[in-house]
Amino acid sequence: MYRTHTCGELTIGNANQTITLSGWLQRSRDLGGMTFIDLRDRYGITQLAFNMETNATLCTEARKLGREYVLQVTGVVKERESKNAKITTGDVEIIVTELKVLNASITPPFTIEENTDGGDELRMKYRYLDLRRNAVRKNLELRHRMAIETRNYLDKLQFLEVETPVLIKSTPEGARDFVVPSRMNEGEFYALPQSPQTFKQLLMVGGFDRYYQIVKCFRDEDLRADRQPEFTQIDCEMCFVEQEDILNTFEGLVKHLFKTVKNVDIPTLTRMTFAHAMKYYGNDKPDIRFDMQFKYLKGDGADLTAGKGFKVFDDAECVIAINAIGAATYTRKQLDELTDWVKRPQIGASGLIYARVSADGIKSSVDKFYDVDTLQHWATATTAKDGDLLLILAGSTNKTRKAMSELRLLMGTQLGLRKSDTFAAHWVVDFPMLEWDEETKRYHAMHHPFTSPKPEDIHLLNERAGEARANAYDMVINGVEVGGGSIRIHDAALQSQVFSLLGFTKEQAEYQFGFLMNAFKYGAPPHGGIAFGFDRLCSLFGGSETIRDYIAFPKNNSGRDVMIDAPSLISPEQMKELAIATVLNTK
RNA sequence: GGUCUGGUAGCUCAGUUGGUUAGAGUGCAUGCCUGUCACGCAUGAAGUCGCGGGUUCGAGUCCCGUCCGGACCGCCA
Repeated sequence: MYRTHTCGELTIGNANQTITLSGWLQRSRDLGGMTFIDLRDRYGITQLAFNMETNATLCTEARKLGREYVLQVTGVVKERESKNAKITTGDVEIIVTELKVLNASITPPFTIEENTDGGDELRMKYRYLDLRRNAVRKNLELRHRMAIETRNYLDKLQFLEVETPVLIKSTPEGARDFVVPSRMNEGEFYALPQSPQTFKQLLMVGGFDRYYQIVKCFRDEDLRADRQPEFTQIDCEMCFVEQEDILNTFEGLVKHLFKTVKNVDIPTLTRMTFAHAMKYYGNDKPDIRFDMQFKYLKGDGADLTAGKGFKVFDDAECVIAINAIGAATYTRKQLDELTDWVKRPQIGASGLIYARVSADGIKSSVDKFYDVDTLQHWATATTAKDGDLLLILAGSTNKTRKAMSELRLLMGTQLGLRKSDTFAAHWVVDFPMLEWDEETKRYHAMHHPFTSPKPEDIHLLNERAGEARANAYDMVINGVEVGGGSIRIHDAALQSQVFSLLGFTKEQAEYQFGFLMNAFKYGAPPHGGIAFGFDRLCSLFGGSETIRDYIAFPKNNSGRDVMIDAPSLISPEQMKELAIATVLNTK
């Protein structure tokens, strides 16, 4: 028997018991006559004590042990002379009588401690060592708890977890597919699923009226801190439901997770239309932990800027202001920094106008053009009070909204309004069905090609398809899109009309999705669903920006696994067997 | 595809205007130390300054190229 207890459970109640522990040597303190060793496992740390007076042989042996040696010790639990309140086992120590080195270790490349000295890249390369650290382990424990509670909630509501295939068919819409060559079908390829979308719809046709799956999805696109080439979704689908049913069911899921995992009660989720979100936050996933909504000094029917000869505003399609409450103390230097920030190509504003509101009046960077009365109108329109700062951007509507959205988030961060332990969850609804793609000069589906239009907007599909809204919805928490879904089309005729809007010929639609349209001919029930980004949800609950912290073996920025060094070349024999050859792109 | 940013000891980083032998903390090794728990003290080893080229009397430092990270834009239905 390797152990009778774990390293996290012995207390004063176990005093005088003879026990056996196994674990890793976290750190040793050699005091000459005595040596202390911290023995670590998943559950905690227990101090081992060796004394030169009572057992010189063992103590001498203990002094030679290095970090991360795997040890098995037997000894007697004893109350400590000097206790350590920082750890749960801090009242006791083990007077070791037998010591066995189960395995030695070379010195690890970084220290395996709460505050490691290792950088990200190194820790990724030695991920199995990083996993020994408390912080990383806790994140994965959180993920486990989230998964268990998701299953608990959905199971109680009669959802069935059904697995769907991983080797499927490539589809042209959406993200790039990862493809897998088929040896048995020379020249043909499987694709890894971007999501189990069509399969879950087929499960609905198959009568599984409540399905879910915690499932890997694959998208071959460029990565970010919150994106991995393979990631996990909580994928769900329901029959005989309307949008309202889905919103209620999954609002329940999120509330359940907050309650059981974090013991937080979150209020009923508010709802916002896509149009409203874009207009007042410039963003389809607004962070509503703080207000700071857009006010239109020009555009949206208002014009508080005209006739003063300020060309920038006069030429602009819209002029948008936000009120940064209490930020009138911003110095000229800070404001210049903000200006530089919005002018970066990623933000793309051409400049930033500001106005400080104070007891002495309003001072703006456009005093030359606008008199006190006009500035006062601006302040009134934005409900700015003494001590507040107006930040104003002007230009074309879409660009200005987008830039202002980024500025709003920056100001929210700078003013401490985006605390990671505060949660504001809401729904964004009524997304447009289609999005015009300038590059390809055609519409593509904003959500996906199976999303049903709102019934009252179906008539728009023929004439003004861009205006048609979909029965699609996103759940947003703290400005992060954690989930999204839609009511699906269950009518073969409407589905083929949508395919044709998306530029598919009949033949292409048949080739790509014939199986689905066929299935719809056999009595497809009305259905809809949603999918949550499980990794993002975990990182949100854990208070971290990056989902890599919540994935046991993540990939780096360029999609490499630096630990196993993948992807990698394969042998010419493998290539031949698969009937494939590579033609490298020249730069 | 683009913008920004970084690469110096095992690790985390400093390194001024281009100027003598490239430093610190930590880790590691050795020694001392009987109540430590980030133990303490002392000594020591440890460097292809990412790589290649250029400018210069002289390059960690400046220039060009390249490789490898990171953040972001595009992209991600």
